[in-house]
Amino acid sequence: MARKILCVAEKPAIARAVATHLSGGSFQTHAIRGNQYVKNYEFDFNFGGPWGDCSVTMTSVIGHLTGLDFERQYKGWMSCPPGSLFEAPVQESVDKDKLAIAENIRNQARYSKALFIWTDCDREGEHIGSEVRNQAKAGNARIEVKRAKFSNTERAHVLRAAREPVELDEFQANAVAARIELDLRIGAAFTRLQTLQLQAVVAALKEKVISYGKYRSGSSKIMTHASTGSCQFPTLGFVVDRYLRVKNFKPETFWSIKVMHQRERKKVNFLWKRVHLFDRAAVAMMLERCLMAKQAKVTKVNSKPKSKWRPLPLTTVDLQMMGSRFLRMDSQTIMKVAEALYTKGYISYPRTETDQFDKAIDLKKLVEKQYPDDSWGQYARDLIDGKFRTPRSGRHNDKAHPPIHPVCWVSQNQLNVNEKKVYEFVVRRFLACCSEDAKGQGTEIEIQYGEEFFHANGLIVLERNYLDVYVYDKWESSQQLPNFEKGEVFEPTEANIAEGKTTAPSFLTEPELIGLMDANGIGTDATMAEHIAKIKEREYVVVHQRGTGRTKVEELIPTRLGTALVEGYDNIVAGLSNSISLSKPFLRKEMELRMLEICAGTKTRQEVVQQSLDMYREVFIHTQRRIEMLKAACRKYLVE
DNA sequence: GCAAGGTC
Repeated sequence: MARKILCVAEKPAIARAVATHLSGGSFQTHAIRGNQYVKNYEFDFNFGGPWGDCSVTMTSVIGHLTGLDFERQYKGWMSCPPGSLFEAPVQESVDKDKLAIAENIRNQARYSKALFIWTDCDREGEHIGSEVRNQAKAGNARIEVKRAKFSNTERAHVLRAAREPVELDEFQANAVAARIELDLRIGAAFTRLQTLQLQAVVAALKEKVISYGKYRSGSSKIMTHASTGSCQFPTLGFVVDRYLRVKNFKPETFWSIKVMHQRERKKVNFLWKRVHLFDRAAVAMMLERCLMAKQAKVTKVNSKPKSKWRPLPLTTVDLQMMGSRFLRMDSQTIMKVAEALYTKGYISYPRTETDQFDKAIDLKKLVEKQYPDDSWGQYARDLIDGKFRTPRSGRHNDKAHPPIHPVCWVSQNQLNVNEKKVYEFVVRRFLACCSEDAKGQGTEIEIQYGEEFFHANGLIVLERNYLDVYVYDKWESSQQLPNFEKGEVFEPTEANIAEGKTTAPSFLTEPELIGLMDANGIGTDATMAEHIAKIKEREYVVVHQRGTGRTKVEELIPTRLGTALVEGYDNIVAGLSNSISLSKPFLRKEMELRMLEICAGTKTRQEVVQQSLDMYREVFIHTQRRIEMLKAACRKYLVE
């Protein structure tokens, strides 16, 4: 009788996709008792090597199986001082709504020789894999455990993953376990402390709109507790920081000298090398000297090739930033759509930090797959006919996933509106990566006029190359400059003094915020968008629209509550010697670095949990001691 | 009633 192998994916859609490929399309589907989404797919497959022909059950979980919580006596908000949550005993248990799924795995494991884990190949996937393994071992202690490594659900890739399994990465699973414990303890301690304390303030202001309710309900119930998630707060901090810079901005007047010369019916504007100065009298005097000199002299005529570089291979953060900018979708929507495209097998795994392609990937083959497309098929053919270039390599590599790229072509009418946009972006970006840089000729003319130097720049785009497919980048020829000879002398047509004002920075936009979060290690590429959604949901920030139509920009503005919380916490920690702030990202970044140490094997899970708790406990005690400052800030902003 | 991370 054939050996039986149990395969478990992270989500039902992947289980189905993998089952389809391994079985060649013929499998039996069985519902499981107690869950309507998870199915067991049964079929035969030859794994090769020591495994050979096997009868396979492919099933899935739905994300994490287990959750961590405090033991019963610590669950009530009044049961203990919030600070004791740093030490209170915690326990892991299978979530209520996952019991049937866990049972299914135990049952299936009982008759299986081996377990193949098919969770997503990232840190969380490794942890989910360990949860699956624990259930399987509970059903069959002797089951052998393997892990399939894959980054997309294209057929050949899946077959190879099945035949070349690796081991589960315990380090990564442990890193996630550490994160889970820290997030629970720190989040619960701060949230309880702050909510219980601020309720007193808010109760005194019951006329105000701050209502208390559930935030996860999705209903129109308005916000709830002020919480101090170690991701939400730094995220809010960025928004408030920018807001205050805008609000406190005082415009300054500056002056500059503008020189214009007309030749060959073309007007050339020369820009001042000093750009501008804040002293009108000084500028006026300099202009006077120019005019006295009458003649300007051409000191430099430079004509040199210029190029505009093709983009780097696509990462998640870049997808979200570019998406917000060009596709007019918020980052959360983009990720949902990208996830759907990945599940259907059209693009590779959309959560990646890697901006360099591995040499082993056959890029040309991927380009060829785009031949059938009406819009960019011809471009793809031109690449293969000689224009193909190896993509640039960025500096990031998460060692888990390739940059986001299309794995096969899909006809537009198989996709909905948003899917079309994101798929098109991924394809165009990929083709652009495999193209030549755009080439042009740049001209720079420098003149000396009196004591001052001025310059004019011109550009002629000669070869558009990647720009032809990557319609999101703009690089246009400027008006052509008339001829100037080095050393020639002429009298400029006009020279004036021009006045301007420094302008305030604009409020933070979502793509900017994502960039800041990424640079500071707030959240994962998968969750940044959710954190932003959450601080909106909790009414720490609101979205304002500036402009209309094509120039429409959505800006993030903190609410009074948001501002109050950040100011309150900033005041609280202002006295701390090393001045760590909850609204600043350092703590979270520190934690992320420690998780990486677990992954590298240089620190244990226990060490990291202890160190991080010590660090946060210090901030907590300090907050408790100076809680009056937080209340004061709330009074200040929430009372008229 | 707390977190952040998976996914339906």
